[in-house]
Amino acid sequence: MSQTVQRALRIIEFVAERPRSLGEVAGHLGVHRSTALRLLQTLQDGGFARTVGGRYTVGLRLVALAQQALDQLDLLPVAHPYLVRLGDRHGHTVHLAQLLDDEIVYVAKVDGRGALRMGSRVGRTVNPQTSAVGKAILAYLDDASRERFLERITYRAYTASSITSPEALRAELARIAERGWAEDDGEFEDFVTCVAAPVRDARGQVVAAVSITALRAVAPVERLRGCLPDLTETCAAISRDLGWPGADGPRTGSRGANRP
Amino acid sequence: MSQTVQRALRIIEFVAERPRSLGEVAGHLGVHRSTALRLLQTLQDGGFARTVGGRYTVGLRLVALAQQALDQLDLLPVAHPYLVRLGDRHGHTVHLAQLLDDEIVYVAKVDGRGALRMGSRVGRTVNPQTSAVGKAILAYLDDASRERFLERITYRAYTASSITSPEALRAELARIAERGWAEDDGEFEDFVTCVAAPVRDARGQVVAAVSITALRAVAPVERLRGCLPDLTETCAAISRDLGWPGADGPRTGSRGANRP
DNA sequence: GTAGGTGGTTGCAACATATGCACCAACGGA
DNA sequence: TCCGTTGGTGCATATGTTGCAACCACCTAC
Repeated sequence: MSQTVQRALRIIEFVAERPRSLGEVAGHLGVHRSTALRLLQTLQDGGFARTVGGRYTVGLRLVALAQQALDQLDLLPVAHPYLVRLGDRHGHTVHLAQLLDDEIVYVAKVDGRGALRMGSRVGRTVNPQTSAVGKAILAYLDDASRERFLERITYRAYTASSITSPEALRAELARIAERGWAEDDGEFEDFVTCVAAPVRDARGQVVAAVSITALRAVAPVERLRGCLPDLTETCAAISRDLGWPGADGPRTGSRGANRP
Repeated sequence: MSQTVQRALRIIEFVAERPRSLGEVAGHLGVHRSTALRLLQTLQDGGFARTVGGRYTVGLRLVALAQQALDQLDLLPVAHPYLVRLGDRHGHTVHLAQLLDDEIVYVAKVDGRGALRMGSRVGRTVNPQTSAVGKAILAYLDDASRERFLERITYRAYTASSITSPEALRAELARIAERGWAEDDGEFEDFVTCVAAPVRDARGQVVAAVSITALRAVAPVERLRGCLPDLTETCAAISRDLGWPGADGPRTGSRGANRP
């Protein structure tokens, strides 16, 4: 493990919060200003940091590399046109989350027509306790994988609607698997509602989920449920593009077929 | 300058191209496998690298930090709702490029309805010789700044439509400043057409540009010119949101007012 | 106009860390 | 079963990183 590289990465994290002075960076790392300066100079040289008005912030090369990394995900080019059209038809924010390694991560977001932008961010992990996409993926995991996720959940009562015990979440995941879609009815932020459906790969494994999200004031969850036929059909189409034979094809998934 | 940090950043660049084995990374850097491994372990620990099928690729923490960095640009939250609506009205890909430091960089992209995705990438620099957004910004720079850009241009003939001399580019920039909009009529890739207009800050300085891009087969440049009233009005609205008093307000820009 | 404080920066010697070596484990092909 | 390749680790040491002292620029107060 390299201490010097760790320091450099901590600098990137620190300046990503907001632009920082050299002294702030040195203080944050607990090193001499000259040490911080040399690390920052190296990050600048590589495009990972830049200065704006005498303060250090994240460099644009990092941004370009992030886009390059996202472009490498096989799912994204397949799914993206569907997301854009789905968002266009409904006017709400659309998310794609993917199961990567042992995490569920937002990998795409298509903003809705409203001026307000959702706080979700590409690259960030999903909250599997509350988010519709998280639950839509968990519902179809094999038992061992799902239990690993359930173990890591805090079951915090973010809002009055939050699911606050493993038993209750297991029951909800069983319902989701049965009906083929998930929802977040203000479980994390009580003014946000969301519905989601799973995306399958060629082997029928659920590897991602797509959601439609809105402010409750704009679209209560009952109204978002009206999008479900379109949403589940869109997810089926993405799945077919990934090689999935369809709900009546060879069964490899552990749970019931995807039907609204 | 830190050699160790430089190596770590080179690793990130290298694995962003495509997933790489430990041996490939060691070979690329010219170091022992154990050195490469420790650097990779540190990057993984920080979320900047991860392994997929025994190969190293970019980590998702980098992706999240990149989004965080983009979210910090003052312009983006202001402009983004306009871009989404503009794209929605015209159905074509919309880009926002911003003048940052001494570069013009794509900072947002809203995909059009077609299945094909443009090769442009958020975080990458703009080609100021050929791109409509690049020319839309250059046209309004002060003479010294503009000449610095012009000096760095290669004037390569990418297509038959490319501008291939500084004189010809200066003349085109003067026309752009006169009429208030720019276009790319297949100057970089002959099957892509584009129109762009500038965005001003509170002092009337041009700091960004918005473009509408399409495949020539879908929308020849004559058809895209039909979007110009809407595009220039959108850019004026973004500019007013940034504090610009408007074309009839106090004049601080070096060239004529923005009107189609 | 000058002094003092602050922040950015550099040269250099000390030393703490990064490094390569030797070795091990796992895997796949012959 | 054997051999080659690749991923990975412990450790001694070579070297690159580090903090110190000093410098410079800028800003503010007197």
